[in-house]
Order: sequence, then structure tokens, then C-alpha cells
Amino acid sequence: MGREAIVSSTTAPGSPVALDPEQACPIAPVVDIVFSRWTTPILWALHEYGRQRFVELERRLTTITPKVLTQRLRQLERDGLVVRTYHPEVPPRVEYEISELGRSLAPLFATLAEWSAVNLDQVDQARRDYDARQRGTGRR
Amino acid sequence: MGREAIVSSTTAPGSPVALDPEQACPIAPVVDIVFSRWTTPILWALHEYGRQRFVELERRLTTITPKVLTQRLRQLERDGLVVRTYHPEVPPRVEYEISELGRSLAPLFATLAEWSAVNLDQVDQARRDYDARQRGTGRR
DNA sequence: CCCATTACTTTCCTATAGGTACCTACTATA
DNA sequence: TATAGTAGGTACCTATAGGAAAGTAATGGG
Repeated sequence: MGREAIVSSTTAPGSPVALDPEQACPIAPVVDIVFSRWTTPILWALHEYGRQRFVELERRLTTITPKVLTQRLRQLERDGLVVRTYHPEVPPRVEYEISELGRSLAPLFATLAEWSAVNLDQVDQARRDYDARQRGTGRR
Repeated sequence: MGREAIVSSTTAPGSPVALDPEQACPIAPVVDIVFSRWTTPILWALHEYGRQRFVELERRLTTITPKVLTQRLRQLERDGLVVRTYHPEVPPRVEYEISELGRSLAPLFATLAEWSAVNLDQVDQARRDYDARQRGTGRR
């Protein structure tokens, strides 16, 4: 999600007040941090399967490239959501696990999983209905 | 997020089992539907401020273009999360509101807002710490 | 006539996350 | 020697969501 600064705040009377980004959508920064193609699955895997090595994550998240896995893990480490532990061994041994802060996302993930289980079918159905409608009359 | 089909499922014994996308991250489809640059703020505004016209949303979400607003609203309508109501008037009057299905996202949004309020500062702090560490020693 | 309102539409461009393909370093083992 | 393991690094390319800028249609009012 974008992160540009938006100057607050006024428009003509009677029309909606244009809001600064925090009020426009206070959850935008979290969404930006946690939800993307690979960040979410990485966090999910660490939550689900616990502490593991780079190559374990790589295998588990089958189609991810080492490049992207590295990038995402670095960012997650920087955000404080993941802890990286280096072991001076050969072959190299580096382990990743969810941090305290990262673990605080667990209720959120649970809510998402719940919503997914209960409602995704309805989204699919809505899409089918919408597409059928589009094939009939045009938009009004 | 990507949605490519991944063939399940086996690797050598003792190593993590590569999973199909649903098990790899069951929340990925929801994330794909709900969380993006403009989808999330649109849903948030409709939840927060209720039924409103295109131009009201546009003004509220200050920097969004009519093109993108239209696209996102179309997709949200298609997903069944938003209801569009056309009024045969001049000037044109079209209103958008959250659907039943869309309203079921409210607990999720509340959890996100809560996490945001409580934890974003820690993310900022973690980033500062990480960056300071990077400026000191290199990575080990 | 011009300007205003509303809800879009169209064309072209940009930014960036991710993808592709190759590579490095350091052992350990056959 | 080659191959294996691990954790990455580098250069270039691609796909796509979003951005920029122009436009349309149908009134209504000054």
C-alpha cells in the first residue's frame, strides 16, 4: 500500500472532509507490513511450524526464490516480527522464528483464517453471480 | 498475492513437506481480496461512514483517481463485499455501501486497528534498532 | 453560451514486488 | 576431482497495480 504523506484536511462545507492517512485508514500501515505475496505466507509458516532454517522455509514455500525469501526475512527481522539466529557452523546454520511482537499477530491470523473458512465460498458465489449478470444486461 | 497452483507434495524424508497453497497459507485468498493499496481504505471508509456516493468516497480518499476508485469498487461489488445502487437521476446518483458479507469483515478490521494502536510503535522502534545495528557491524 | 454537478472511460506511463538465471563461500565426503 | 549441504548475492527482466491526463454523457442554472 502507498505511504505518501497527504496534507490534511479541508474541502467545501457539506462535503466529506478529506482526511489525513491515519484517519482515512488507520490500518493501512499494518497492512503494508504484514500482507503481501510472500510476507504473509512466511509469517504463517513460522507461526505454524515454529523455528526453522532458511532451507526449510524455502522448501515449505515451494515456489519462493532464495532472493525473495532473503529479502522478506530481512524486512521482517527489521520490523521486529522475526528473530534470526546465526550459528557459526559449516554448512551454514541460520534459524528464523517468530518474535514476541510477531506472535502478537496470532489473533489476527486466527480471525483471518476463520473468516476465510466461513466466507470464501460466498465470495466465489458472488463472483459467479456478478459475472452471469454482466453477461446479461450491461451496467446501469 | 500470487495465486498460482502448486502441485502437491513430496520431498525427501525428514525435510519439510512442500504444501499446496491452501495449507501453505490458508489466508492468502482473503488477503488477496481485502488488502491492497486502495481496497482496504475503500472498505474502511464504507464501514466507518456508511452508504455514500462515488464523489464522496473520492473526496474522502483524497488522492485516489476516479479510474482506480471505479476499478476497485467494481471488483468489490463482484466479490460481494459492496452493494452498488443506481438512481436514475441527473446529475447521476450512484451509492455504495457495505454488504452483509462485507460487514462480516468488521471483527477483522477491529483486530487490525487494535494491533495497530498497540504495536506500531514497536515496529518503528525495531526498525530504528535494526538500522542502527546495520550501521555498526555488518551482518554475521 | 458557459459552467456546474455526477459517474465514470480511455490511453499511456510509472513504480515496484516478484521472477529468472546465474553465481559465491565454506566445508565434508566419495 | 565432483558432488553435496547451507545461506545467501547479483544482474536483468516481467507483471501488474496504480498514476497522470485527457475525455464523455446528461442535465440544470446563470
